[in-house]
Amino acid sequence: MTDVARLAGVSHQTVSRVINGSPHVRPQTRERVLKAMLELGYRPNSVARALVTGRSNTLGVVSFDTTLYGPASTLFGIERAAHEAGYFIIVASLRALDRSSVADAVERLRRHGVDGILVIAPQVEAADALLHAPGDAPLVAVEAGPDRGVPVVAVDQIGGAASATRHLLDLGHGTVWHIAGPPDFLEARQRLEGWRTTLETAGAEAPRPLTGDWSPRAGYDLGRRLSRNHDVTAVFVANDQMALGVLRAMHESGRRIPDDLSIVGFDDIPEARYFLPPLTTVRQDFDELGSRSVHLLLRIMSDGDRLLSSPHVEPELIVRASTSVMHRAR
Amino acid sequence: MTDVARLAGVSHQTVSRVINGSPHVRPQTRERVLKAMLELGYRPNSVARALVTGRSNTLGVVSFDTTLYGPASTLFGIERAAHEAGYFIIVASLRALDRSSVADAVERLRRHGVDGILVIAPQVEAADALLHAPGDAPLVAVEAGPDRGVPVVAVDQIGGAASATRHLLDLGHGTVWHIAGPPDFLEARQRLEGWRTTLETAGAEAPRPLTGDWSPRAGYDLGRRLSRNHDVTAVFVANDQMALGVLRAMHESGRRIPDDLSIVGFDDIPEARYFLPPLTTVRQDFDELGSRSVHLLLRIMSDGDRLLSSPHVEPELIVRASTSVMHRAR
DNA sequence: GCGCTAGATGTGACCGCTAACGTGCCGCCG
DNA sequence: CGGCGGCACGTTAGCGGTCACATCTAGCGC
Repeated sequence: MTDVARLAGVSHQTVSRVINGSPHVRPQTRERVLKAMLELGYRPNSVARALVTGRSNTLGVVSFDTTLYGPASTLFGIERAAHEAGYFIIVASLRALDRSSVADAVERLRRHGVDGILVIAPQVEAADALLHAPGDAPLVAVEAGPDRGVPVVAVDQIGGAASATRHLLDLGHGTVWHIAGPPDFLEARQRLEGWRTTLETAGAEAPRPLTGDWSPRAGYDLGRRLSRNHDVTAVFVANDQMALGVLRAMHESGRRIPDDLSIVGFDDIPEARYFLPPLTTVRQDFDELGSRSVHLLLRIMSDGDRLLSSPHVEPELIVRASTSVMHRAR
Repeated sequence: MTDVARLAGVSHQTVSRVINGSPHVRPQTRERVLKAMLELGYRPNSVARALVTGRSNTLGVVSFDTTLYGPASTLFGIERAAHEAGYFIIVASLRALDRSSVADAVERLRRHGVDGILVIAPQVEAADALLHAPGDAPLVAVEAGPDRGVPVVAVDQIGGAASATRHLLDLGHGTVWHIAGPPDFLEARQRLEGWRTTLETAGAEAPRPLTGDWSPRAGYDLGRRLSRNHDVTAVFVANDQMALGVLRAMHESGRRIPDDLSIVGFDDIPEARYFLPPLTTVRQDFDELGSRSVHLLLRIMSDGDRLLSSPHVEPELIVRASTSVMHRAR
């Protein structure tokens, strides 16, 4: 910067003004400075700037180390929104899920000088850990979080599960079975809850839910179990990958979908539409989720208000060919 | 830091020494400093440290804005490896693909003070852009890159495509059809090349390849076209998502897999194993890819050697139920 | 012609840390 | 017993910017 100033015959401060677009620089001076910068191949050093301003234009994202479709897509959505707002994203992923590793990741990001932090914390424990995180950085929980104390941006899982369940009931099925996700995932719990209360409201009996780990493999194993029970005519599966496993299990058992059995998934992964048969599922708009979280965080950063929150992102039921009216002759 | 020094009754430099684990501090002094740090809730400011040392412990990743399985998984692999090496990852994703936007992303990362840069650049154009990128930061191309001038870590696409094709030939198919990825993807080109040369070597005639855009939808559309041609008994599809579309198209046309038609995909996405039928495919080890790129980058950073390279990561053919010996009575 | 004001530019200080060197002390050796 | 080297610690000077303020110039009204 000093070199540029010297070459342009001005002070370093004027160079700084040019960089920051200050209006108090004569066009002619600005030109000279710009030319000098170009000539010397000068690049402003944002580390130095961050040191003095205290702002780094960087947002930290704590993410559970996973390639699950949801968190991965959310991360991309966040990146996109942050980019548009002129922010960089710096990622700290978690190996373990205990309280201290979440706190540790938050701490590392803070030290690194991020202006705000987004935590993709689908697990209950991770969400709780946020309450004990080092306190003085703006922070938003994405996808799930503790009930209060931390602003949360999330998809309405209960509503999504309810619409899936209701869809199946509306098709004439007496009741709906459920393959849930792992109970340490808040989303899994909420989908379970949405399913259960919908059944109860409709006066239908809720069968005992089965529990998987989100993987197609789990869906397959549990699907085989369900396939032996010919009372089962409708299944709401907590995510598309497990639903794929169920599809496969049913196919192997000779149970036709949707003729013998209707299935609904959750997520609407890109493949879902091409499953055999195409899967009815609940779409989550992860892009919107990421975008809202970033904007909420930015608002908190500028307002200083720690307790803002954002309305739920509404999921959408996508009806395809894996569900149909119940017409087994029984 | 000054406060800590004062409270501990030492100079700020001694505090610095404690932080950096210098051996030239008496245990007793160290204790006092540590206690003072704790008491004041002191956190070292890594921005200030980065400013003076010129190293930020941060690696930049330029990534094409996509949720394609490959790039996304690679990103996670990179994050994991970087984390283990004590580095943070900062992501700059690309919207457009022209030369200048790649250069721009690299530039932005440099300004931000990253110590080195990884570019996930599967597209030919992006790869070429690297040659014109601002030159003085250690940089590694991941997944694909220009032939030379930039160190590259990649999977052996040609070898993978060859083993897929050979597998089909070995099963007795006279020739193998190919659904390729978009030609601006280097991987797509290489898989095409591996397929073609394998056929040529075997003396089989190469049918005209079809071209899709990686999506299940494209696979479906092209699959329908192929389904009308009853000469087709074996298809090598350039990725699993398109293969899924093909599977579906064949199913609709009543062509049984693998009895009438064998299909091989590429990637081994988690779902592939649960397709109907389970998909024979070529697995890429993205974790290994990410890890190797990070280590290569770190080596370049410490050695100063710009032209190191890394051997190909070898893909692995996973044989499942979508391929079988040709046994059409024709 | 003079004083005043606003705009353009320059001058330190400082952000929080580390590198390089300086200083006092002790123990060891010849 | 003097000198020398190593250890523990302190002092000073930046890293590359921005902020707050001082200074200088030109334009304006009277």
